[in-house]
Amino acid sequence: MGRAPCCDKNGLKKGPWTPEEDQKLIDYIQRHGYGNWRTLPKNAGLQRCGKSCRLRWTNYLRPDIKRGRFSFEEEETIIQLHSILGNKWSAIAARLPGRTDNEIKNYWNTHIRKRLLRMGIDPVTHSPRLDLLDLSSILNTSLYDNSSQMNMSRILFGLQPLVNPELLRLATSLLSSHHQRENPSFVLQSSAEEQTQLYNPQQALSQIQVPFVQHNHISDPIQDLPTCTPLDTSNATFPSEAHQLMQADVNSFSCQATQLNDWQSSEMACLPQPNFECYVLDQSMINHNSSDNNFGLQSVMSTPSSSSTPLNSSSTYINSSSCTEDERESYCSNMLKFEIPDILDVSDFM
DNA sequence: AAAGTCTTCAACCGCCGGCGA
DNA sequence: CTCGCCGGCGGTTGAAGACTT
Repeated sequence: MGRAPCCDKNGLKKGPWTPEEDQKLIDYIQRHGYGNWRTLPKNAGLQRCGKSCRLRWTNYLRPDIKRGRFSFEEEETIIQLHSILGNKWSAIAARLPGRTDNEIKNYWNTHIRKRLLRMGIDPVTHSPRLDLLDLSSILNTSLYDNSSQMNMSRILFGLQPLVNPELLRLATSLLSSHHQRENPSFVLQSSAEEQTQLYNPQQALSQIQVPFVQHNHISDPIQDLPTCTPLDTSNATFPSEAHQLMQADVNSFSCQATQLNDWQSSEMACLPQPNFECYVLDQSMINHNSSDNNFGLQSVMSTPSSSSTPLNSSSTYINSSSCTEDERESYCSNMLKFEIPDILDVSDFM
């Protein structure tokens, strides 16, 4: 049974609040507290509807509101909670002290959502938009068409935040070496059934894998980490550099590959599976030099993500206190592991 | 410098559920 | 059980500022 908008009647004021109105509202609430929003504006001498007063108070005037830019940890928490709760802004806000649902909603829509989209991640499902990640046609076109090599380089450059720079560099060099030497061993096969035979730059890019997080499904991220059969390279034609690099990477984690499409079904492909969470990380998090930087897979998987993660690995390094938007975007590929911090009790949403 | 475009975010709108009469 | 009030929520809007051409 719908109701007429409360502000339609009595010619109540709408729009931005003036400092005088703010002060009236603050003074009144400090003296009498808030409660009956219906009668509050009249008692406070405001030409506003109660709803407008409540909104102004809860979203702006409340003394415990934390203003200013969202911290890195807050942003991380928002993404994690959104993956579980969806657009339940009030529930998310309840776990971010000092932040309002409106603020979080705005921040999501103006920052995080766009960033996820740029990364090829569906902000609704938190799963990769594979339609955007099917790079085979782009790569094929690029390999066969010299004029598009510049565009390919731009694409690879744009993937930097997502992919290990070493692998990107490799993909780029492979690309250029093909054009320089016309080495047939690097040629991507255009037909689907041939795509998995040779070293495929797309496989190098297949690490652009972001978590599938099933709503209403929380489980042990380590246990749910898909396993991947170590690559059998005996029949593959690899450049030695690529082989070593990929071998090291593949051996760093395991992934269970089932129900994959043609190119995905190659032994290296580790795409997330639809029925369980897949925590696939930027290669920097699976760094085989993890003993040096204390940031290997295990440490990532076992460290509450809201803690001060040592982000000083070779390819991803964020000073969370003063990072740029781009750095956040870069780190986003890492932090999208959706591990729920211990401090967050989500059991009541299950 | 001016015009056009984009981004941000405070505020509004409509709907819903809880609750009391 | 129904009705009306109220608080709360999520989606949307639009003014203002920032940025680009």
